[in-house]
Amino acid sequence: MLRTTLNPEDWLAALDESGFRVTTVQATLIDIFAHSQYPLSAEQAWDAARQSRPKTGRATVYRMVEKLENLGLIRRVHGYQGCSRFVPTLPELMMLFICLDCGRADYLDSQPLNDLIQHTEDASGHHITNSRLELFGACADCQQTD
Amino acid sequence: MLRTTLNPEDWLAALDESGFRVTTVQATLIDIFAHSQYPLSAEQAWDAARQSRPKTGRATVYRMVEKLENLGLIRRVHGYQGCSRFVPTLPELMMLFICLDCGRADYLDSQPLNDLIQHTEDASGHHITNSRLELFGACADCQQTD
DNA sequence: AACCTTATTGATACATGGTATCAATAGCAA
DNA sequence: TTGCTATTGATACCATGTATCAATAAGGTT
Repeated sequence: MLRTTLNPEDWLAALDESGFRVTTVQATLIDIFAHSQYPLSAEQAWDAARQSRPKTGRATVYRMVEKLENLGLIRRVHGYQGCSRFVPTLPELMMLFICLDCGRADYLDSQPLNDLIQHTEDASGHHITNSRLELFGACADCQQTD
Repeated sequence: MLRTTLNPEDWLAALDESGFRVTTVQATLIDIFAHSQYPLSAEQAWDAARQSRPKTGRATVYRMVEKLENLGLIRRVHGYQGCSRFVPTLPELMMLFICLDCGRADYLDSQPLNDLIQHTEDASGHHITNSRLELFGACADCQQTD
C-alpha cells in the first residue's frame, strides 16, 4: 500500500515558519498525527497525548487540530465514522482512499482528479476552486483475507 | 444551470413503498427539501416546517432527515458550512457542485467520476464501493457578476 | 363509519462534540 | 535573566443531535 511518511520535524518547522511558538504539546500532537495510519479524532488524539503528557488540556488539542488543519498538515475525513477524523496530508498526493475493513488511509495519485476537474470546468462553465474526493472500499490487502 | 426537479409525490410514494406510514410532517418536510435550491440543515428545515405547521417537533425533523437520507432521497453536503446540510438527491446525476457565492447546488454528469473510479481500481488494486466527490467554486452565473 | 393496533409524533431531558473565558504557564527575544 | 505575550489548562458554556415516553394519528379490519 502506497504510503509516504512525513517526518514530524517538518511539521514543527512549518509551525515555526508561520510565526507560531514551538511548544511541547505541539510536538506531542504532531508526533501522534504524523505516525497514525488511521483517521484520528481530536478526542482520540487527546487520549493519546495524555499518555505521554498527562496534563494536556482538551481545548488545547482541539485548538491544535484546527491549527494543523489550517496549515494543511492534516486533513479532515468525511463520511468515515462521522466527519471529525483527521489524517496527515501528504503533499502532491491528494486522492484519499479509506479501507472500510482495516480503516487505513491510502493516498492515490491525483492526476485523474485533476483531469476530471478540468473536464468538468470546461463542460459546466463553473470555476472550481476546491474539491473533495474520498473513496471507500476494501483495500488490496483486505480483499485477499475476505 | 442544469437542474432536474423532483416532485414530492415520488418521495411520498418511496416512503410508502418502504413500508412507512405517510404523515403530514413527512409531506411538509419533503416539500421543503424537494424545493430548496440550497443545502438545508435540519434546524433550518425545522424552522421552515413550523411556518406552515407550528407544532412540528424538533426530534421529528431530525428523524425525518435521517430517514430521507437512508432512503437516498436527500444527500449530506460536507465542507459547506459544516457537514450538516442536505440537498435533494437527483437520480443518475451524482457529482455535486456547490457555488461558494450563491450557495446553489448543481448536479453534474457523473460519467467522469465513474471513469476515474474504474481507473483508480485498476491502478491501486483496491475495491471501491463508495465515493464522495464535491466540487466548490464560482458557478457560471456568479462569475459574470464578479 | 367506528375500532384497534402500533408507527409516528412532540416535549423533555440528556449526551456528545466543540468553543469562549481567563488566570497561569512557558517560549523566545533582548 | 528578565519581560512580553502567545499558548496552555481548567472550567463553564453552547450547539447539535439523541433517548425516552406518553399522546396522537395512520390505516387495516370489521
